[in-house]
Amino acid sequence: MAKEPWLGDDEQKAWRSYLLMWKLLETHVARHLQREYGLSASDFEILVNLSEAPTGRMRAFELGEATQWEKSRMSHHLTRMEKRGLIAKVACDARYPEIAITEQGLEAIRACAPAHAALIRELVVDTLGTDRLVSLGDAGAEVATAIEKHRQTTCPPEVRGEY
Amino acid sequence: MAKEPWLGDDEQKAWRSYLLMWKLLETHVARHLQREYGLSASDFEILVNLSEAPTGRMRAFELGEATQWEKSRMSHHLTRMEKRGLIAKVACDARYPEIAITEQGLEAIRACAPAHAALIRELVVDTLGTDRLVSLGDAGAEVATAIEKHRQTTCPPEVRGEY
DNA sequence: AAGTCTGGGTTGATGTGTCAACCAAGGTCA
DNA sequence: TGACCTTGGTTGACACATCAACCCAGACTT
Repeated sequence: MAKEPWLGDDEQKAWRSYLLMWKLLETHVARHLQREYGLSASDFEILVNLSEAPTGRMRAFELGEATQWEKSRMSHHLTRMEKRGLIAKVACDARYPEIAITEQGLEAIRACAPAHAALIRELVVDTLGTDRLVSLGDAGAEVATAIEKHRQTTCPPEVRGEY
Repeated sequence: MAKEPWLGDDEQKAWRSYLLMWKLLETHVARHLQREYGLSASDFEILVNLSEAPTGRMRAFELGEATQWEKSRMSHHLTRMEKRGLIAKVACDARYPEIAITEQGLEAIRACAPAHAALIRELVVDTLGTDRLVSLGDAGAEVATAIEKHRQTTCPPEVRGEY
């Protein structure tokens, strides 16, 4: 089967090696979190944001900005998390509910955060060293900008979901 | 709400910027593929592998090695793809079926591959430049090794799924 | 030849993500 | 006041992923 020269050989190789690494990392970390602490990566993301909020509360909307999830995903996931007692929806604004982390939710992140950070540290930070990690972060920012630009030029109508 | 010093400040910032970028990239590319060509990222991955195989056929098992999916995910997804006519399961070995790409499947990747590659090129390759992309690939390989090692030391019993 | 391993593959239940359609409180303007 | 936008949020249907249990052809044992 013919293989088109989509990218240069080195580029292609680098890109694929990178893709593979990321997939490994994602599933490895997610499994760790799930097996040891019963939290999905999504749960973790929400809990981190809430626990870092000064009041421990945020509007679903703010969470959406922070995580870049679409609103329906957010809604579904928050419903599930509420059912599990990790968060609560409190009606204060007489309009839109605020999302509050519960005692149980707090315990959950407190329990897993150190191990999670240690894992990232071991697998990524220590492997790359701070310097390379920082340039990785810079590269990330540049690519993110490129994506943002591309999104605006190629999706002119507001079809872009609201991420 | 207290914030533990999980990672150094620069490290944390770099890591998060990186995470954000990746999320943007993943969803942006997936949406592009889906909207314009009706293929999910998973479909694409399978089709790429099959189309690059000399015979256009692979065992599900080989696909599993290439993609690092678990076998059940593979099975489910192949069933769905077969239903859509992108691939076919052919029983040749009188034991385990081979997965063959169909004419329709071939057309599908041929149709989307150039645009997909161009998108990656624009967003990543051109943004970073070949040099940085290559070092990204190297970094990826190192991290992948670290993950592999970690998996073996921390999951001694064969609970590791078979990825 | 019967008994049991082993490992590739399937299945079903359940959790998660996406799309599109809908709902409702507030704002805008007649 | 009433017809209309927005806009944050929900819902339902469906695609996808994960886990655990199962199936079964061949290899290994005796």
